[in-house]
This record gives sequence, structure tokens and C-alpha cells, in this order.
Amino acid sequence: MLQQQSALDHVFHALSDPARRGMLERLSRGPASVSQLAEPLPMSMSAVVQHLAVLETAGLVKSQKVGRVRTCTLDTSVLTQAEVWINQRRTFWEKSFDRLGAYLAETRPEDEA
Amino acid sequence: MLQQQSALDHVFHALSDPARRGMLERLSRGPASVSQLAEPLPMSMSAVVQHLAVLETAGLVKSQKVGRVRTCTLDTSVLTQAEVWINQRRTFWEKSFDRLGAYLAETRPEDEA
DNA sequence: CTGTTGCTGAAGCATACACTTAACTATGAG
DNA sequence: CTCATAGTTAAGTGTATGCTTCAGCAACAG
Repeated sequence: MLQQQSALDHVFHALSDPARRGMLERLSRGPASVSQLAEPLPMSMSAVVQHLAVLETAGLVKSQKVGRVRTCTLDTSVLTQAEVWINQRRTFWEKSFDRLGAYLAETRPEDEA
Repeated sequence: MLQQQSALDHVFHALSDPARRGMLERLSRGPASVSQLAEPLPMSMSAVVQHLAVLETAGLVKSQKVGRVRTCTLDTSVLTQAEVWINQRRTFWEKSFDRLGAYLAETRPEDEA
């Protein structure tokens, strides 16, 4: 649980940058080289590599180098963890709303089963 | 990064801090005052208020002050936007993965040295 | 009234972040 | 071999972040 939390730190931080989300969007359409990821971005190659390191540290992207080309692919498992966390907050919130409704219904003079 | 910051920038950045996620977890169980949010956190009240400002800027939390007590509630709509973005990346990736599988099955190269 | 609670705001500070440029390695083509 | 391509790494810079302390202020109890 505690490790999951720190994992979520990295994942959400990685997702908070538009350049990195752009790279993920590109990768969601299929694998790409570092140059291909850098091409649409208004920044140096070096900056892209640093963003890539953030994405890899978060576990969102895997890559392997063949020759001088590093090919990157999306890893959706960590993405799923983030999605689950968000979904659970939503669910808990909705349940607490239901409980509030139930509480309001219970406190009425007549009880209901 | 000199461009306008999108809503997702703020949301994911807000979610990247464990203290802020803790506050959201608390709020997912129901509304709470600033003091109640601060109570389990190992930091000053001032720091909590600053985290709260981040959450409100992201649109994740709404609050209203009655007397001297500010009561905070979760707003799940922005949370849903973030969930949708993640889900779309996952979906796109799965589609492109299918296409990759089809491509590999079709071309079948005979190299590898 | 006084004192306490609940919160707010400003200033300060150390660290982290998002870049840049420039020097570098390693692969592949001619 | 030379040269270009693809990527890596280091150092530097300006800004943002996360926290602190302190000072203050409105609400409410006694």
C-alpha cells in the first residue's frame, strides 16, 4: 500500500506535464523512437530524453535500444493503477452520498427496512 | 511550458502529492473542515491550507465558509475528466496493439542477427 | 470585555523541476 | 577511414513547489 502510494506520486507527476502527456498520446497509437517522440515537441532532444526518464521511472513507458534507435512503448498497467485510484475515490464519494441519503431516511420518525 | 496550462495539468499535479491524495481520500468519505483535513497530516495548518488551494484550483474540491469553519467537499467531475483521459490512452493502446499483432503476423520478417 | 478556536496571508528558505547548451558515445552509410 | 544520425550525459539557470514561522482576523464561549 505504501509502495503503491509512492508509485502513484510518480505516475500522477508524470501525467501532470503536457509534453509528457503528448508523448503518451503518441505512444498510445503505437511504439515510437525518441526522435519520433521529440519531433512534434517544441523543445530540445535533451529535454525529451529527460521527460522520457520521468515516464520510465513512473513505469508508464518501457523502451529497448536496437542499434542506435531506442524504441519506446506504453505500459498500461501503471496507468490502470492510477485509473483505479481515481475510480475508488469516485465510488467512495458516491457511497457516502448514499449513506447520507440513508441517514436522512433513517432519522425520519418511521423506520424503513 | 509557456503555453496555457490545461485543466489536466492542474488535476494530475494536484493528485501527485500524497498529502493531497490523503485529503481527497478523507473527502471521498464525506465533507470535512480544514482542521479535520489537517488532523492526520504531519504538517502545519498553513501547509494544509496551501494544499487545499492547489486542490481547489484544480477543481477537485469545493468549499464554503460558515462562521469560522470552512467545510470542504469533493467535486468528482474533474476527477472523471482525468479518468477519461487515462482510459482513452489505454483504449488507443489496445487498438494499436491489435494492429501491431496483425502487422507482425502479416509481414513475418526472417532476419535477426 | 477577554481568551480561544479556526482559519488566512506574507515572508523566507531549501529543494525540485523544466528547460538550455555543449560535449560526448555509438551505430551505420559511403 | 569520414561523416551523419540517434541518443546520452553534465552543467547551468530561472522558476515552481512544499514547507516553515509569525502575525493577524473573524467568530464564538465565558
